Amino acid sequence: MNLAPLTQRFVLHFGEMGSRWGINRTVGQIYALLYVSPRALNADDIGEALAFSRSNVSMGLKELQSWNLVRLQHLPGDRREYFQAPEDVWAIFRTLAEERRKREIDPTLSMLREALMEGGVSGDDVHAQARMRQMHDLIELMTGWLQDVQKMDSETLASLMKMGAKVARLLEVKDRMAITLGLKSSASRAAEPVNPTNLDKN
Amino acid sequence: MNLAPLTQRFVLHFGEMGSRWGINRTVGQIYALLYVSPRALNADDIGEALAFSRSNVSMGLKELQSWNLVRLQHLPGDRREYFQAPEDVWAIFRTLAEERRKREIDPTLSMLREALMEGGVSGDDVHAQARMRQMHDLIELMTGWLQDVQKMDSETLASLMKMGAKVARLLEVKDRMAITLGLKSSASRAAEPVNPTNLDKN
DNA sequence: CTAGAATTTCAGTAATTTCTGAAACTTCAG
DNA sequence: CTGAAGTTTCAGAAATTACTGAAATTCTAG
Repeated sequence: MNLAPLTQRFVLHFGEMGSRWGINRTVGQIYALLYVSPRALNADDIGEALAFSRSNVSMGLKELQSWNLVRLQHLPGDRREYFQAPEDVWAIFRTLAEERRKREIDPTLSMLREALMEGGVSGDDVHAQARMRQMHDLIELMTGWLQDVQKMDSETLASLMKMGAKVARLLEVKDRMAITLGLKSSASRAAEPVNPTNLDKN
Repeated sequence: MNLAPLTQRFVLHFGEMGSRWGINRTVGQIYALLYVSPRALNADDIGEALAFSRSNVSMGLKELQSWNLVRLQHLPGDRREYFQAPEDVWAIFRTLAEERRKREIDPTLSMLREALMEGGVSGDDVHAQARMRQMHDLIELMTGWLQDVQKMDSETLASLMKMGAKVARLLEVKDRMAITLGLKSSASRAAEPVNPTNLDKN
């Protein structure tokens, strides 16, 4: 491995973290390398840079493709395939969130849905089913929200995140307006009266 | 393993999913069992219910304790320790998010911070460092937001999630008010004028 | 204190996952 | 077509992780 110092640290770190993220060292290092690389790389470039066997690189790239985390490119006059990570970090995180949901949450949601359909439940399963409903409802709420949020453009999302807990105050304002205008209230309780001119404090 | 049918399906599913969630089968099954159990269980109960060795149960419980995912209980006149999952699913997810952040994100954030401090960078590292800054800024924004949001009570959080993408409209309203009142605008652009009386449509 | 119940540790084994080199397959220029 | 470059597959080796039973340790009622 003969990489620029910062790049090397970054690549090794991603290799180490891989196990905590549910990917293996190879895949982690390959992605880290592609992410910081100023140009698309082919499988041999990657294998040489990281000292992996050619077949290991192939499997790693296949894995990354199944995650939709790499773009495939062809250079004119070169038959080899070139890989690169998307430019936009937000796009990368969106993809990551989407794929993790598919792999780590959706199967559980299906299982829970089936379990909740089950009738004629008895004994300890009565309580168990109630617990499953709690989990099901929470997961459904979260994944629904996630899908909504993923449709928003990065700018808007960034604004919302910068607001952090302050969005809760907007929610209260919304309730006040709805009440003032005689509209139906949202599910939230307007905890304390809010001075609209104060929204930007903190 | 002699469990009620629904419970058994739930437990086995959590065992299978464990690998995708970065925990092992044992830990997944133990937690599933505790989650649906109507009462606290001791290590022998668990070992018997899931057909695991006593020591395996001990290790699994230790792991769960390190995640703050189980509560310890003592029954009067019984020296054994009894374990249970928290009642509140929201609390469980909060803990989960917190712990995953600590394990899966914070180390990377530190590494990135250090890499960005590095001066006199040259060659391919110039681009690499710029890429690391992009990643760092996004992660910092997300973790900051997450910590903010984790402080909110479950009710408020649920309301916000139910609104989904509609919070973006509140953001626009906020901008309009800020403009109307001559206050400084938020980072968001007010995309299109919004009729406040329309907030509850959809 | 002490006896024995409860729990944890740990070394060895089992199971799983990762990685490699060789062979098979695919693609395309000539 | 042909053959060589490029890529993938796959069986087995290497490395890692999970699990067990036995021994050690901790805890507490008496």
